[in-house]
Amino acid sequence: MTASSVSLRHLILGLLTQKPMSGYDIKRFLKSLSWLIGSPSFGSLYPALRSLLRDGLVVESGDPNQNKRARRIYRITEAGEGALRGWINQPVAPDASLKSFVMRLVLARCFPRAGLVAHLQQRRSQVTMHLATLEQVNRAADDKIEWGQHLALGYGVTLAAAELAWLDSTLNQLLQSLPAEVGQEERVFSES
Amino acid sequence: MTASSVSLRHLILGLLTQKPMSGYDIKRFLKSLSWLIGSPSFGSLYPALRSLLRDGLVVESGDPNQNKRARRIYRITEAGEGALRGWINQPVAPDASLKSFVMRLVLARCFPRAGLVAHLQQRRSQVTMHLATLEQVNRAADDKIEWGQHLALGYGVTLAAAELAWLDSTLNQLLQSLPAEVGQEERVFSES
DNA sequence: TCTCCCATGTAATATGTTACATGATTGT
DNA sequence: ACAATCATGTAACATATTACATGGGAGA
Repeated sequence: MTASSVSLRHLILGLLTQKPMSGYDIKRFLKSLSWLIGSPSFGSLYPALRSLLRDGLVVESGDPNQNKRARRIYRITEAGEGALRGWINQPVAPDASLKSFVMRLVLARCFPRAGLVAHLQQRRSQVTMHLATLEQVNRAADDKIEWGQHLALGYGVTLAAAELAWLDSTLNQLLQSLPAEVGQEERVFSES
Repeated sequence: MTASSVSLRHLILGLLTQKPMSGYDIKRFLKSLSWLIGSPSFGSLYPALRSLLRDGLVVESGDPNQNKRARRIYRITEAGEGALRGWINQPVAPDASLKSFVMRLVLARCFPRAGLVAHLQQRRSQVTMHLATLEQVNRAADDKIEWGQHLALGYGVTLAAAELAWLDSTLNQLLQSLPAEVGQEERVFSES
């Protein structure tokens, strides 16, 4: 329904930077986050893996199998890491949805530490704005708006507040560990 | 990416139960919720309205205009209300995403009061389960899992906790007003 | 053996985005 | 006059879901 902005392909690449996985593994992990972002169907997952393979962004790794129907383990290639890095460096839309934020979060390890901080800070300012909008819409109409709407808006306000709290706490932690190691642990994913 | 389970068409129908609106109006309202559920592009919104019109679920209302490019105000028809009612009564998937929950929330006024309570209670039990899953995944791997994952999972846990709190509070309010008026205010959308 | 879960895949179909085009209205 | 915003629409393209099909391995 909305511009994911992060495609399934990118998400897969990000997950594969952790360890080689099969399509089924990926599906299983994503299912644990389905509450937040939903999980793709096999009908989109497997074709996505195939296209990554075709483009050389992943390779089929080892798995000395003989059977036709066996686990296919995929591993990200250097080209894949490059593509991922390129995607990470491009800016996020100002009205990015919670879903696309979570997707980027999953790929957090691919960010240079400082980039992650910037990303969270940007998110913080966006959520602040959205929160203001929600409260304004909620007030502006007041009686005129149905209570169904009030419910949804109140729900949004609650979640936004919780997210802000989480962002602040996480940013604090991150900023504590950052200054000490600038120029040393700086890049997690820059070269190598 | 995931089975919305609630289509744009249903969402539109729900919004139109509040008051007749134009496509642009709908877009504007949805934009205020874009943080949670994203907002559809015009390229999907207008065709959806056309298809609803074609199926007789909405009609173009009044608006004595002469221009070709002018506001088109849509109003839901009885057939549309029927379709919406039919959709509301069908069960939600056990792994429904936050997005699809919010969508149903927006349509809350279309639910009979008791149905809404049931819906929220069901959601409560689902979120409880998801929360357990998240915490379990988070612990199960612990070291093995990258901190990027930890971030996403921690974020999920935070939001889930906030949602649970909201659900409890909302359910309390709803249950206070319900018992008194059972069989009287019972249906908001059942007949008439 | 039978069933359940693992595991992959494809084709038909639905739905969505992107990029474009048109034109009215309002404020400066 | 001009820019910005309101307002609708379409065609090409990308992506997703659904429903199906295949087959291996584990345990009752």
